[in-house]
Amino acid sequence: MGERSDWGALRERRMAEPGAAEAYAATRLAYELGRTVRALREERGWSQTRLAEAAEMTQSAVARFEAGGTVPTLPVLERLANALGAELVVQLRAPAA
Amino acid sequence: MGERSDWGALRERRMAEPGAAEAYAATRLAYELGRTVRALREERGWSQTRLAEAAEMTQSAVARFEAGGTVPTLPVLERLANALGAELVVQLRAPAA
DNA sequence: CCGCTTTATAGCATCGATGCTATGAGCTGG
DNA sequence: CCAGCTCATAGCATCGATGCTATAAAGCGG
Repeated sequence: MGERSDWGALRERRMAEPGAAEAYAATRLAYELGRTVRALREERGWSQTRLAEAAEMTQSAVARFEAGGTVPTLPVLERLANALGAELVVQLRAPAA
Repeated sequence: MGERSDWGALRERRMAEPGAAEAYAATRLAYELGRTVRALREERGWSQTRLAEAAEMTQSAVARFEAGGTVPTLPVLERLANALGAELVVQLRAPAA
């Protein structure tokens, strides 16, 4: 718990920096998308190699994506979504008036 | 109408090519996102210069984005969404069982 | 007509994702 | 024990988005 609050304090300091909040959000998004793709893949009982074939990329690219270490591009997300029979939703949602 | 069906036929042929469907979808998404950002900006009575300031980019980058000629990256979308007080939603939606 | 604002476009350097190949670790079944 | 599979990581070249500056066209108010 001590580490947790230390990290929280550090993160808040970093977030106060210009652009940090967006950078963090993009990294978190990458991580979540990676997890979602892995979950959908495993639901189908597919290996990374199998998904790579369907999405026209290599197994190592799938592994890298699922690890969430990089922020993916939209075309790659489209290919993965199509391969998994899912739909990629990207939208700017204005706040309710 | 004649041109329309010609274009439709050509598009279907192009779509049959591997990767074309995804590339088209990403390009269409870029175009729609550009339009959405312009609409949100104009709702606020903002100029491109004003939005650029809020999103920490230059006016020409905003113009280029709104034109939809390039597929934007997620960090840029995050910055624009935050600047406009909107929320960026990105998700892989699995088909209903 | 002029100054200002707004928008669009061009050109160029940079950077990070992507594509690829290779490789290693771990696990499993034979 | 070994082959095969799966997954993760590394390294490198390529490519396209991004950042930036500059510039031009259009419109508007004075």
